Amino acid sequence: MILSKTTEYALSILSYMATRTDEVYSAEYLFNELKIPRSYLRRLLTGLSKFGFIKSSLGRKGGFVFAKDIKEISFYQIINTMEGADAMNTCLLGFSCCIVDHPCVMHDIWMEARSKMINTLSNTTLADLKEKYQQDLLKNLRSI
Amino acid sequence: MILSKTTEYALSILSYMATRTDEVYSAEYLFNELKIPRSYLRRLLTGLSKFGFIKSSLGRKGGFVFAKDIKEISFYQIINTMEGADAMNTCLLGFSCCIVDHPCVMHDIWMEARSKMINTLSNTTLADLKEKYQQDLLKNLRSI
DNA sequence: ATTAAATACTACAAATAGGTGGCATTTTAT
DNA sequence: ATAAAATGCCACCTATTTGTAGTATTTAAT
Ligand code: SF4
Ligand code: SF4
Repeated sequence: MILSKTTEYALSILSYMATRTDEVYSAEYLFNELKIPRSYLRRLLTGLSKFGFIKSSLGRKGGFVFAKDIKEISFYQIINTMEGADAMNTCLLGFSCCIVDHPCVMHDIWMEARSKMINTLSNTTLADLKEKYQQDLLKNLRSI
Repeated sequence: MILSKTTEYALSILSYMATRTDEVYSAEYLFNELKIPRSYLRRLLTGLSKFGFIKSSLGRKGGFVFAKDIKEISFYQIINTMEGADAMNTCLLGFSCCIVDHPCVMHDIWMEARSKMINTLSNTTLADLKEKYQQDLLKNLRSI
């Protein structure tokens, strides 16, 4: 529901990169496309490299490419990695131990809604995003 | 998924107060029960008054009670009020305008999952919580 | 070789969120 | 009347997140 800006940036970067996986993306290019604050973007990119989503090449003509098949990168993974493990596994109400020593009225309802969302996020990968993007491109071409 | 601590505190306070609506709760009492940092809790309580969820009475024997029927207070309302309007209405990916000028692959899936969650949160009120709490109490008594 | 274009690293600055403490005011009990 | 127990208000402090800037390093083109 509410992701940190950093996580949103990460999703944005990786989603954008996923649309053309053959390309090497420089920080400067991504800055122009995504308008994420320049310096922060650079830090995020090295961060995403360290997390293993992408890898960098140094020097002129250097930049970033995916470090693994984008079929292997789900939205859930990205969010979880960026927000820190278990950010999505805690109680909605933020109670470490439940308020009345047994599940509150929200519990079942919330767990169900949340697990559905987690399923969705787990089952959707950057590859799905790429596919959808390309289909949309085609549709647009046809309608000219 | 990830609510601010402040919102979690608000949920915690109101949920706790909902278990016995006839009582006047002092900040000090709630502090002992909920272990929310004392000074911050006091600020939150006056905040919740301003938002109209509860109302305060001054002086000795003063404290806080609900300002309206708890049937009228949904979890969604609380979260939305505390997080600031529309915190739950923005794109998962945090894009202000979508990355490729048309809905991304996540859109339908995400909107569905989210609207389900919002429905759940909207349809569940503090009154539901109270009811569940009292049923659980009864069950415990019977099993002695 | 030199220069240009890229990332790596790092120390710092700014903004936001979370938390504290003190003093004023109100009400009730004695 | 006075003291005690409560909230209201406010200025400040601390921690975390977000953002900046500069220097060092690597690579490719010339
Ligand atoms: S029972 Fe309620 S408070 Fe406890 S973990 Fe479940 S949703 Fe959270
Ligand atoms: S289309 Fe995708 S990026 Fe746009 S609002 Fe929907 S989920 Fe967000």
